[in-house]
Amino acid sequence: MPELPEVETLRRSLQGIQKRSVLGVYLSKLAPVEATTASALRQVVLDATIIQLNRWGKYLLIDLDNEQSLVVHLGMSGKLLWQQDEIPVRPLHTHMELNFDDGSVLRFIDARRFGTLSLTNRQRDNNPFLARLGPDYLNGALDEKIFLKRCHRHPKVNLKTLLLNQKVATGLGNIYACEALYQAGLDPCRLVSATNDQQLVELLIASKDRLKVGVKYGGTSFRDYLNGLGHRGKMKDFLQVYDREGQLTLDGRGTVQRIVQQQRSTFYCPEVQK
DNA sequence: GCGATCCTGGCC
DNA sequence: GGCCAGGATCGC
Repeated sequence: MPELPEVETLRRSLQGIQKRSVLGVYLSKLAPVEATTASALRQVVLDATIIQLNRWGKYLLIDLDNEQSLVVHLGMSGKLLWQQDEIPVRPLHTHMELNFDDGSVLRFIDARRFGTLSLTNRQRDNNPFLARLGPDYLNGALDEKIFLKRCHRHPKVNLKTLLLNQKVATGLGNIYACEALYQAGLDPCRLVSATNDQQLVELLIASKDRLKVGVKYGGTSFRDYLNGLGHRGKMKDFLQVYDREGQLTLDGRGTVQRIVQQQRSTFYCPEVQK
């Protein structure tokens, strides 16, 4: 579910857990702990103090005062909710709960369990998920030259598939990939090899722009997404094509069609995207 | 590179 | 009952 803007909004909404110490850790029997064991994860997190929150692509990194970080990926349906007035009933599908020294609780809730919980060291070089990520779209590390070089490694894929490949660059998901392609005026089915460098740079610029606007509006809430304080994002009202099959684009330039690529819906406007 | 697969829930 | 969902991996 959550793409870069949603995870960045989540990160910002959880600033209040900084300096809090973890007095209790609950992990459900089905907690999606990966690349380590539940007991090892519990041992690292218990009694640690939160230093700060970081983000890489769609991964949230909760830095601890013991040189380790808890790495949270929300998958399709995951939520992190920081509850300062503790709700007595543990919600269904709560897979992790951190109890802080001020009585507040951070809960990881994920019905589908496509999300993951893992650990990384300070250098961020021993986590298999982070190891697979390309440069983040918004942290300043991705310039035109680097983007072009990485695109040209995949000449035979279409542009939508390219954008969803987190190894090329990380942060775009289904919504913002569709929106970036619309803004760049590029057909999602077009192959990288049939796209010139100027067009690819337009795609990079559009991708960064849409992600920034997504952050500005606190992410997109269709069904599940809530930030750490339980609030919805407002970006849905600014989407041009996503989830608008058969309707006009938001700016009225044409009609939106839905096709399927990689078993995912792609929304685009043939009149605008060539 | 492509298709199947992991899961649960909501909606038609 | 069937289809769909802000994701990503693993076979062939």
